[in-house]
Amino acid sequence: MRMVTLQDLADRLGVARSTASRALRGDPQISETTRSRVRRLARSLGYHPNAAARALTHRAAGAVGLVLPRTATFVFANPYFAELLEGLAAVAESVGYPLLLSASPTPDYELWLREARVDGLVTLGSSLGEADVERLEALAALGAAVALIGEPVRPTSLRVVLCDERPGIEQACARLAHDGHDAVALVAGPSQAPYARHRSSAWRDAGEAHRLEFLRTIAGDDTFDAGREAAGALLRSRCPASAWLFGNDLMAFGALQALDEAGLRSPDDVSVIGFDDVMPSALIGLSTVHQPIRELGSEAMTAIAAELRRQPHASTALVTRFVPRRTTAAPPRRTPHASEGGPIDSEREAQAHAPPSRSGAARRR
Amino acid sequence: MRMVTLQDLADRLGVARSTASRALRGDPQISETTRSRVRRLARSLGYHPNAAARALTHRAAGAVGLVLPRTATFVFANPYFAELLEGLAAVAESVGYPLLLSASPTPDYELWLREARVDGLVTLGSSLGEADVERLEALAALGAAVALIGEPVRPTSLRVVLCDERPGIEQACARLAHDGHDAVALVAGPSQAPYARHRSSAWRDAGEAHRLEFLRTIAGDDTFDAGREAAGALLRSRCPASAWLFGNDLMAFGALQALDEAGLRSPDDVSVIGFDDVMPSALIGLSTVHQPIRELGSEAMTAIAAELRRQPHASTALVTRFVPRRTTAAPPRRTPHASEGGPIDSEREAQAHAPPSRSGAARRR
DNA sequence: TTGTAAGCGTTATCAA
DNA sequence: TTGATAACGCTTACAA
Repeated sequence: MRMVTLQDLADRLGVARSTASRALRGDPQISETTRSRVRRLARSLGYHPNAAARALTHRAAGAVGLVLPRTATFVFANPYFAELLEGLAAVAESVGYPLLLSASPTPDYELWLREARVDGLVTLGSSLGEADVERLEALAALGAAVALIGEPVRPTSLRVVLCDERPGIEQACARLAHDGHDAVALVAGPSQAPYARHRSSAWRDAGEAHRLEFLRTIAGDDTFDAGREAAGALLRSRCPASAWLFGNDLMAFGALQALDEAGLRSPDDVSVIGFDDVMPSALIGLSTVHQPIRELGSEAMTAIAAELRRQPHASTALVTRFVPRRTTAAPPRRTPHASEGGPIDSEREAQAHAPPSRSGAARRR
Repeated sequence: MRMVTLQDLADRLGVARSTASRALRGDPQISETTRSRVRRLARSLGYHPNAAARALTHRAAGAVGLVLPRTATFVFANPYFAELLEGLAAVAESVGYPLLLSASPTPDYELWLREARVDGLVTLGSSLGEADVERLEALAALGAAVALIGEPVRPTSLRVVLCDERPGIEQACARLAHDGHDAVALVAGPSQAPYARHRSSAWRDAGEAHRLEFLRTIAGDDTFDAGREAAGALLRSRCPASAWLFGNDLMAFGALQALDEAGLRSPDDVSVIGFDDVMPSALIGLSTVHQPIRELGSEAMTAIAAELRRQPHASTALVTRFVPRRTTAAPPRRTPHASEGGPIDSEREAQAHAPPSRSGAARRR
């Protein structure tokens, strides 16, 4: 696929290609006449400088990579990533760095950097192993601009973009306590993942500060199905928690589905609180801790662009906040015969396996 | 950011860089000893061939661009794009072509191709003007691999990936008719856009074949808000349609929201049918016409990869199908005093502006 | 004001 | 089996 080259322009005009090059980039030493001649021809021929050639001479690719260490399916099934991408892509566009996208559960974080395909890299801190961090630090020392979204396993000199999860979690717990809840269950993210552990301890700390008892903690893998299963387990074990807290919205969605399938609903039977506040949460009215996901993305990209251009960059502080919607309310009143089993009495429990016949039924198909 | 080069390897081993190059790529004319020496060193130094240099000699960038002619915000607020990306990214990953992503309402479709930043391009056929199509055809003639998702304004020699919308629409209309509906409203996409016109006429053709009367057609811009506003207009005008058909799911979501705000619900008051079947639709139980969005993406990318590798490629046929969920049912029975105004009687209408007090109220916060 | 030439890192041709 | 050398298209001293 041969495109128009500088040499082509030069030949047609009878000038040297260096002259053509200078003319196009507005070198003041070029006469007005040749400048306009070159520019006119370039335009009419649809000339654009070859990116590879420029990369070679400039020793810079002029592009930034985004490595999402998950399968494409996982990534795009989770609106979290879509919103992250939104922040990233918008800034990438405005600063003129094409964004290279990779989604693979076994990514080679360094490859694009080593091939000089990109000058900078954005990835998720939480997915990096010790060795990954170390190798990326080495590349950063060589001049690569690396930004991590979320903290990695260990402290690092790499730029880390994160958001304070505690305020929103604190607000959520305060609200639950105020509404009269005193016993909750936590459906957390993968227990090996530091980010999930941080988030869980944030829930615990805030909850305990508000005298919420954690009756049960279940580790999920952040997927819809994990949430549905965790909810199923809670229902089956008749866990008397009056509120369920989640490590992310997607799992909360799964739990709502499980409730629905069991003929129950939130907040009538249990209050449900998610984390992230992805778009569908607003649609279905999930109460959740809002995380400024887009901003995480735009902050990361802005930081990278600034670093590549050797411009100063002041990072902005990002915080979460609780967004109460319709899945939180005061805990269900415990009628005498139901109090032992918590919010789920035996009659309702039976519905989980039989065709639903009560309130839930009206809402299903 | 200087990386390890072939010359570095050659120097350290006292061989010519052409030898090193051949050794790395497994040229059979290289002795086993030098081959392994070079390879070992390359590995230990973390050598990877410079992508720009390769692109220059191969006259191929080894990357594919995805141009989404919308703002990043629009793109990622619409799960349709997330799913399209899922299909594209998965194949891009597996065939080893990095994907460059652009989201801009005023894209330069040709730029990346002219800069030789990518060898192929995927974009939305429906957003291209006549001139765009023409210019892309010219580039394709020069060897660029271009695939359009959805049909452009006019017939083209470019590869077009699409899916037959009629079967699903036909099934949906059949179902409505079977359930006893006879009057519907259509909330279509932008009336200038050919794809939206095609879809609308598909709805009309199928609807009329099933004796559904189209009482009203409203053009929206495919956003959540457009759907909400269209629904508001239908409610205000007391359009007696017993089912609303939409150009996409996002608008249907907006309509459900509007219904909810008015203290009404689907399907009790109106049946609602979307188009696309994006992920949240399953979550909220929207009846919709399923479009294999991921497959549209993977088909496009597969076709491009095949073309770039000069391999044969048989395109697969994609079709839609109707997915009935909980927003479709038989039309509401018309009680004598309500029959004139259709499904919305005046008492309910009043609720749209006053705090809801009936069934709707119980479902909101 | 413009032209010449070297170099960016790789591959491929032609000798040796 | 290996080594020089010439591209690929662009930028940038250095000359003219």
